[in-house]
Amino acid sequence: MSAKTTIDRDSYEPAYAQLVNIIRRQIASGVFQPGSRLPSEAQLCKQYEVSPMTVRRTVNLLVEQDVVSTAQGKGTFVKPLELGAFSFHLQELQELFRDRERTKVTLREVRIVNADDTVSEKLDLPATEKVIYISRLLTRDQAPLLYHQQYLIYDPCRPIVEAEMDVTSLGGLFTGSGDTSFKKGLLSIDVAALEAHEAACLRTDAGAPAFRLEHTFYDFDDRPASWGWLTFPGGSLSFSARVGIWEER
Amino acid sequence: MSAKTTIDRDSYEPAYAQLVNIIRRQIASGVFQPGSRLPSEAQLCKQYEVSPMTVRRTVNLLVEQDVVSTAQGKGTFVKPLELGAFSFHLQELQELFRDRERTKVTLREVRIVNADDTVSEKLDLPATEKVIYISRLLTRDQAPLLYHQQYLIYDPCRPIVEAEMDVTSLGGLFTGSGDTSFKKGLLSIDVAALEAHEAACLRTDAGAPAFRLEHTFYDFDDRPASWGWLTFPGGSLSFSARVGIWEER
DNA sequence: AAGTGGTCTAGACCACTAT
DNA sequence: TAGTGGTCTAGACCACTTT
Repeated sequence: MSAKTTIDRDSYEPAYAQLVNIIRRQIASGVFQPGSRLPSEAQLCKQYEVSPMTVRRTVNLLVEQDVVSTAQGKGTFVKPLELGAFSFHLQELQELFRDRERTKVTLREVRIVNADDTVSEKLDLPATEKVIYISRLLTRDQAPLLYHQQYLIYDPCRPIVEAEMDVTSLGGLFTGSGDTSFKKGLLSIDVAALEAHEAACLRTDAGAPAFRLEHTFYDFDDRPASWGWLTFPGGSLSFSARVGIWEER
Repeated sequence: MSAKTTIDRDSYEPAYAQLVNIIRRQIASGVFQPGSRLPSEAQLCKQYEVSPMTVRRTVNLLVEQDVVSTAQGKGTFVKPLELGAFSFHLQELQELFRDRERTKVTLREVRIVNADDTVSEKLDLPATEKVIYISRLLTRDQAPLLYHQQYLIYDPCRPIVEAEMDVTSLGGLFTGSGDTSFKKGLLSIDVAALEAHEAACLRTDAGAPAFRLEHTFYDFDDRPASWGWLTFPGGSLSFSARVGIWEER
């Protein structure tokens, strides 16, 4: 019945990972209470018959997992549950793009337009410069789910443009299959009421609450090359996070 | 002009961290293109005059940062930008709670109520069991920002209840100052239109789009002890994430 | 002075991939 | 077989905190 408390040298699971799980389990079961001190690293070395570097790596991982915190000269302490460092992974969004059978991306509109003030600012362009506007609709089982609008710098020299014109390239960013030549991106998420034309696309009511995931991508010269946003109504997708100590990973 | 390309042994910055920055800078400036292979770990050892473990740690960090990926027997490769693994940190929310001068939490209501079907299910209780309902309002510079509603298991034996009754305990979860005895928590974020009484509290219009951050906390026996949600209108707070290679951290 | 975490060495051995 | 990443050792030295 009692869980494993020694390190199996024949296991495929490396020693540091086994030790992480042993200690996590001890914390989860109350052997080590929140706020209390863990055995010193030297003690852990002796107890589990591993080298200092292995214990070190274990402790580092526990720190990364927000399970413990270390204080030089003092010790390693079990962290109480806090929401400070948690993060939302948009895994539902990723899974959506991964499922190529049910999920389809269709191009709705491509136009060359004059950048308005907002677009000029976001793409760091002179006013009234020409830019490319693209709008796409993502459907799941023929039902509209997600609306994407994007402005791209209009420059025939840049291969980015053609890559982005591809209807499937949207998903590439999420699944990692795309070999985009962006260096970095800035994302922010907010809520907004659906505008009339968005609602029409998504077959919902105007004014319905929706997520708005804005993105700006930069090329390797640190110039903004793309600005746009994903719009999707609430309820269709939601984002979750787990904090504290969960047994399963 | 040219950036540092050697490791300063007298620096307070550890060797592995310096090497991480050197390689990040090289990737950012195009020395190593996305998809291309990094020098082997043995080569990096020679070039920067560090031990294999130090290079190993460097590579591990770059992998964690989603900058490179490793393949045993093949090499280490620069990752193209992908949104697959990014996460939103709710730092704005944390900062809000940290600023005790401008941010105040006030208790609006505490009641003992009979759990309805939803609450019973969420807290894993028999129907019509008594539970504690708490609602709090968080204001910033006297302006209402955030509305919190929560159901707690009613059990005088549990010290959790008293701790949670404290008006300031809400912030404790976010800033880490609170010594809560929860083991783990499940969070999810969605959008919803403000209900009338929420809108009234927040001095906004009913139907306005708002974030809804739902939380369930579990005690050390893995029983749900608290279920509730934060409501805050869009625009007041937004969450951001950075992906790819940024110079500043 | 003793104990703690933090960094680092200079190798060893293993598993995997290419040739 | 040679090269690659992945794990691990058994120490060393340092900075910090406590006694």
